[in-house]
Amino acid sequence: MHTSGAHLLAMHQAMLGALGPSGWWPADSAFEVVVGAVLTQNTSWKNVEKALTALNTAGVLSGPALLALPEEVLARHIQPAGHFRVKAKRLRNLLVWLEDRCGFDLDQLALQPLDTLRQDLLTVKGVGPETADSILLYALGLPTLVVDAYTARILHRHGLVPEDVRYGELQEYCMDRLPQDVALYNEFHALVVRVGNSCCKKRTPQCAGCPLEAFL
DNA sequence: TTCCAGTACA
DNA sequence: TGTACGGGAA
Repeated sequence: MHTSGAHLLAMHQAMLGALGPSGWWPADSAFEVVVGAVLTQNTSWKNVEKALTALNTAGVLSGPALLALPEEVLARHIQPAGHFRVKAKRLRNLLVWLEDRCGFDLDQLALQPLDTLRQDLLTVKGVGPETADSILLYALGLPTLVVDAYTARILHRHGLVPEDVRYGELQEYCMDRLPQDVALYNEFHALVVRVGNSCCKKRTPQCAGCPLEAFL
């Protein structure tokens, strides 16, 4: 029986009621979501915004333009996002994949079955499960849930999962207990990140006034 | 000065 | 299983 099923959905509703809709992903286009998904690896969104702005200002925020850049020039543009040399490689890997699979036509990509598309995405060096799911959900609108360090920390502190839970197990835990709904998956992860940043901080949790305080 | 957040590879 | 990759903000 799933008492914790109602629990996780109730947590979602509590976060939504307290914080309001998030309007994620914060990007102007699906392509920008893809770029942002790589840039935000292990990095706060604040720094990613600086990098995206730099790419926009340089007029290279498109697949062909980014692929035409020498890797070191690309790296310099995305420098504010950190890990910029490795991310320049990862971004190029993903751009090559996108060009090959769909010629940068993301709508066409979204026509493929979710499972095979996800497996295919994971073959790209630099695209792990979180980046893949971010692209699938936020750029392509496909029904997969993004989980991350915030999700693990919040659910662990509420006694729902082990501290060192693996990505796949955490994702399965959540998806088993939430309605299969793209809009809900979209909002759930956005709310988790907001709560993780503002209340459920790693070192100094601010439980007083947290939307999830009643669930402790 | 310390803290934070994914992925690949040894 | 541990380490490299790097920045911006507390």
